[in-house]
Amino acid sequence: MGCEEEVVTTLRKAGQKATPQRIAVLSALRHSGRHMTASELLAEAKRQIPVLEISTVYRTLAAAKELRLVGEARMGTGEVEYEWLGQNRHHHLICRQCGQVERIEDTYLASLAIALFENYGFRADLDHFAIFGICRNCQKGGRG
Amino acid sequence: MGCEEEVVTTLRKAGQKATPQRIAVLSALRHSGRHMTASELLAEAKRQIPVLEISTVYRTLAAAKELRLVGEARMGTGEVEYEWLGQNRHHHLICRQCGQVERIEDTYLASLAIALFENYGFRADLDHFAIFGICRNCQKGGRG
DNA sequence: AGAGAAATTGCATATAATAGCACTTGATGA
DNA sequence: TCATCAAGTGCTATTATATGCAATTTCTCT
Repeated sequence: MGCEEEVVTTLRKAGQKATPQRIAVLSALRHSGRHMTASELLAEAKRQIPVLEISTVYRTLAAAKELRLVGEARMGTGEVEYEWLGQNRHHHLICRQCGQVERIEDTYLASLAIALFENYGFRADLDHFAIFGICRNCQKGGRG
Repeated sequence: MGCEEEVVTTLRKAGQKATPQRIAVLSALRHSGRHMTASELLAEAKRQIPVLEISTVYRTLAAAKELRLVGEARMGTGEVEYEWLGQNRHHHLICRQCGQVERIEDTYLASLAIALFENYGFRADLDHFAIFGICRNCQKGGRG
């Protein structure tokens, strides 16, 4: 599958066990190339591992998060969304009035990271930020 | 009490009902001047309203959040922490290795907000950010 | 002060996420 | 290839948070 190979290698290199459960969950996430919730991942990975438990999904994600393979995005829906942390970091502007979601590239946050490092010596992760506020349209039109 | 007066006024002005429950919860939070969890607020506010329910606390906080009276801080403990949004916004740097928490002032995030407004016309809230990463000490000493 | 509409509460319950524990499995090295 | 052991899994229980609904309360208008 190719996608799986990389997941296995990455896990092993990081000193984690590459169990079928983890492989299924993480390659599902990596393969999708988008945000997915824990229950979406459960459903998807169950196609390969029917006995898979939601608690295993959460533990897999927690472990992968520690290894910085995956990141979380809290988009204001009930559930946390997870994403594979490839090269192209991005963030989201979420309008709390109309709900519109706009994707922004890493530049803005990257310069924040630089400032924090210069001033505090702190290496910030800044994997994904969900930034809430009011979008251009809703500022103009009011209730547009 | 003074603290209560302001909470009542603020609620009414925003078109919300000032119930004893809400007053107790919100003035507890405002009065404390720090982050508090929902269950801490329940315990505190129960001193005035013994029958108070945790669900009412959550709903009160959700309503006040919409009005931008309070903000949330996810500090990486199990529970969300709430804070009264006065003038002095601040943020936190949290070391994911040693757990150290450092408070930073709003400046860094404020300039991010400016950039987002100039480039996207987006008015970002940026009430509180919990920024995870590795602190200066842990970078040097390794396992300091 | 009192009536009525609309919001809020309490209670019960649902959902999301985490944790304990005994059993199983993957990685390691002989 | 097989034994060993730590790590991971399934299952269950628990915690954190959210929601439906009937009864109650606040606010507004008179």
